[in-house]
Amino acid sequence: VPELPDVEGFRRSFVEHAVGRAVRSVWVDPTILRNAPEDAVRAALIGHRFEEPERRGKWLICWTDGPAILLHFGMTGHLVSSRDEPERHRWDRLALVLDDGEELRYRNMRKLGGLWLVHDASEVGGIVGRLGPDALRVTRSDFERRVRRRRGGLKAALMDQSFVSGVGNIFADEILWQARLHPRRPVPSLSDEERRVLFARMRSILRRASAVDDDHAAQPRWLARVRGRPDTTCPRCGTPLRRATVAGRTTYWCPACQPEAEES
DNA sequence: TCGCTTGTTGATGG
DNA sequence: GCCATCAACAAGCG
Repeated sequence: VPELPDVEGFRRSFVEHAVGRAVRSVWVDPTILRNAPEDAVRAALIGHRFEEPERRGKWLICWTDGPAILLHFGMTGHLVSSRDEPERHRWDRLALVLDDGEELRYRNMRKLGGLWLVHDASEVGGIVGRLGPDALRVTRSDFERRVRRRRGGLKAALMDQSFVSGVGNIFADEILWQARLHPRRPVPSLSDEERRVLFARMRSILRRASAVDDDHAAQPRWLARVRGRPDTTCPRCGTPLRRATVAGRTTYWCPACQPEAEES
């Protein structure tokens, strides 16, 4: 699930269920703790009240009036409230019992990602690493400046969190398909117009997919709706989609809409 | 049993 | 040095 729009949804869920609430108790699977032992996490959180959380790319930073926890959702993580699901699940890795009697849980089937504890804002950078500007907040001028400086393939650039943060495999394919750009296009080969379209598509796709209750896998004219199906075809022109590994990930594109290089 | 999977990092090789 | 690929992490599914 988790790319930028999904984590944005988790942020909203955290606001709804946890902000303003104090932590009464903590249950945690120690195997998802990445920088502090179980006792330290429990001791740091209990009694503290959650404040407005912050999303940076695919990271969720959950501030309290004391320390913060940083959540990364890997490929299979999400948040679950006890209001929606009274019982804990075997894949729940963290349960925050709040002072309203409800629980907010971090669920992650595979344990990629995890939980980090920080005591103040100065520690965050050392954990999230060198993140580029958030893909939903980056300005057109900053984005285009970065694209002009970038080498290598287009899809690799979009998925590089230090280039822009928040785009993963599914949305990289969606952005490139809607922008009609081949995933292997060398970034330096893009024209001014192509850079402009790339930015516009990235922003509109992420904004739409971040809207409340959006199911991007159900958007009628999106690649996301048809990717993964056998013998799948382009939603725009009906051409059979290509599938190959690009930048290390399974990639879908339309050979008609996204030619390898510009006609010259 | 093998291959595959929406993420990230570090090693490797051209 | 740059860039692309691959293994590893982990767990489930077909």
